[in-house]
Amino acid sequence: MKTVATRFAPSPTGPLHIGGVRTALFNWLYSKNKGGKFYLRIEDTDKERSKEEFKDQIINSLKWIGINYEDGEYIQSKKIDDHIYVANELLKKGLAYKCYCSSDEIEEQKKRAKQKKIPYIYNRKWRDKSETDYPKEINPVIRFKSKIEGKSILKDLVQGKIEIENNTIEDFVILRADGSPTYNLSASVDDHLMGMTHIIRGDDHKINTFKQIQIYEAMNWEVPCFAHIPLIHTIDGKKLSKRDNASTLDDFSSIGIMPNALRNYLLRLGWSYKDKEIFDLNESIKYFNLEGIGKSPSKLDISRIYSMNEYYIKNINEDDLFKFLKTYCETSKEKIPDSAQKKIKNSLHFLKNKAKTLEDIYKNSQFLIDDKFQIKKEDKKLLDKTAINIIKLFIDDINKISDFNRKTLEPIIDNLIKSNNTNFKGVGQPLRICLTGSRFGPGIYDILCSLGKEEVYKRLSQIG
RNA sequence: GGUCCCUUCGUCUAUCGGUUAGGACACAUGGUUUUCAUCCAUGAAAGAGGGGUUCGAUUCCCCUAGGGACCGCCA
Repeated sequence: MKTVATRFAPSPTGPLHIGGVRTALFNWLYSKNKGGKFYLRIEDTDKERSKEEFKDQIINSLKWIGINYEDGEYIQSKKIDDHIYVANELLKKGLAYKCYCSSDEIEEQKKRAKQKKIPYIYNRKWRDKSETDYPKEINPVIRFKSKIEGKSILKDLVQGKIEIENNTIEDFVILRADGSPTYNLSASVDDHLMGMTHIIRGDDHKINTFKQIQIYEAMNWEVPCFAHIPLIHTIDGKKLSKRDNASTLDDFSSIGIMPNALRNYLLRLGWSYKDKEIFDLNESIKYFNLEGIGKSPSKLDISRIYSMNEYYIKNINEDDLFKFLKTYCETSKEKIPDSAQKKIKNSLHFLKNKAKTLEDIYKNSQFLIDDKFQIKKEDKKLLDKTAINIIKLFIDDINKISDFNRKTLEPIIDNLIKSNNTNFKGVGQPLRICLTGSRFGPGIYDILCSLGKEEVYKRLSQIG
């Protein structure tokens, strides 16, 4: 058995969206599961639309979510000579031919087909012409001689058998009038040269596969296995596209979604293994297979992304969580000051219980960093005379204790509740407001203990 | 319009001819609680429709309907 080799081959003509990332993930997981290799190929042969920034964005996205690839990026535009060479080989073998139709002529035919409501297919006008007929003044395109008769069968690893009449596949262009190769040529040549064994891609490529297989066969190359995965749809059931609002990984990371959570979500979108929902990295490699991929498109559901993220926040170890938080703050908020790092890390055990996202942790941890908060008007109203009095009594009480922890604080607060004839809220609410600037947030004891005696004293003394 | 593909709770899905059709998210209700949450319990919620095959179909086949993808000298 050959070593499994897969690739992800995006074109840098727009930002990579979450659907593309899932395709990359499936390829990566498949190769890892088989002990194989995974490559990244940048398909940048469209010079006009390819942008360096998109290439960088693709690379960074894969890096962020933890998909690594062999040997750096394979840049397709650097291999154009190989593609042209193959085109000429096909020409020599008589398996491709020069077509002298002008673009206008082709456009005209398409238009007419549309008017008559009949399917357009190139009429193979130059397929069997001899060289003596060639006009001198036009640069020809090279077309592949597609099979005209019979059927082709694709044994797709996800979709099963797909049958198609050969005459529905036209003589497609492999070399443009300017001599540059087109997608179907470049992709097959590269996949062959890179030794790809399995091509896993969106099912929008199904028809291309029938074209590409013909190129393989014409060149006597071994045909790889194909697996066409259903596309991800938007909530209104349309294919995720580079234009209109298709979410990128940046969109998710900037609201505090963690890469491992998104990876898990993406894995389970259109793939399943029994009833299992949570897959850590090793498990996802261990269990991933092509059989588990469903045949129907699936819709992106943001609430599941949140809940997956929440699960990871609550269940990964706090060292890792803190690393994610640190990175998140640096890239999307502001760097956590050195002086606050330890405090926040030590507070994660309660901060994480209130968080769905890293942003939630960030927000709820602000009181640890910043004591110059503004108390909201409606909160200030709650700080009436009795409340202020309770706070003063509390200050006196904590000055009497040397150890400052839950055990020593509980009796103090209990006493205050009794002596002021109030309930926990009557004491807790004013304290929380004065210490954090908000009615909402962590538990009172968590706030007190994480700030420490001195800071609590300092903040409370300013009130009144 | 042509070709190809798809169809189980709102969403992601389990089931590989026999199940009270299961789980997760979301939702609703109740409980715990120290605000906001968490957590726990409970509930509502699905086989597109019609034919076959079969002792028995969500599962296999056909038709219909609905949805999607592709139909570039883009990738």
